[in-house]
Amino acid sequence: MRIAAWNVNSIKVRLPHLLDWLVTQAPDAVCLQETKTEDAGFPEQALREVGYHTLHHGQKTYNGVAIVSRTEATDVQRGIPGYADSQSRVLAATVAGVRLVCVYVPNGESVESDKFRYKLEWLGSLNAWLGTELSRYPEVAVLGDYNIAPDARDVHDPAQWEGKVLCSEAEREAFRGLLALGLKDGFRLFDDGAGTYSWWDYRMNAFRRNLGLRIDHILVSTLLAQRARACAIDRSLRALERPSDHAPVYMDFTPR
DNA sequence: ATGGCAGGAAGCTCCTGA
Repeated sequence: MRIAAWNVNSIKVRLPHLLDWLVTQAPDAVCLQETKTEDAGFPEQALREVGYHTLHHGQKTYNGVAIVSRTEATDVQRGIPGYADSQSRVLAATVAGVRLVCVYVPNGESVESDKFRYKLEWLGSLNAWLGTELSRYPEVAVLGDYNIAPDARDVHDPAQWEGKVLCSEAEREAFRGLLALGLKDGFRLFDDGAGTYSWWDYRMNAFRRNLGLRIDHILVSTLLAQRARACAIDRSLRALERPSDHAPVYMDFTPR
């Protein structure tokens, strides 16, 4: 089984890349972030034609999350229960016995901003809800754009980024709070090195110079971690024409 | 201190992203 998370930065623009990737990589499920469209504009038909079911929780212009899966998803949840949020950032569903929680964590803008306070409050609500999800489902994967680089290994220039949004201590503490629920950082199950990133700024030739951050993650419950076989980031999509600024992170599991 | 790149919506520019 293969699952993946990818911030597409507009599903309309990135649809050709997504379709190619689905055909060549044949993942069982992909969680998308920043679809930037209302549900009516989501390319459900094109995805069906390559063999995938879709779930979408979208909105106009900003945010928007989707789950694209080989088999039909069940027990669908849009948003964090009990947390009133006008922004479409969470979509959860069960696919092939695994509880998938697709997340698009707020960016935060800067540590002094109201958006940063919203980010931390949002992460607190996510943490509380994931506690109940983990008690309900043995195999859980929380995957998406976390907008947090967990530690210095995940940052091309830790000194330059120190204390800044995406790298601040408050955000990293919130990330460790998710791990404290019993979730494991899938990538770190297989690689403890520095310099592997999932996002590169469009500007300053950042991708070619590998000036990136690892901010897209797949967190897995203890039981699901026992089946984990690999976790990697597919940089090839970032090198295409008109790329998303994020690359997909994917994870493979042995069958039950 | 600022812009640099990209997408969307709208409009000949601005907001947001990370």
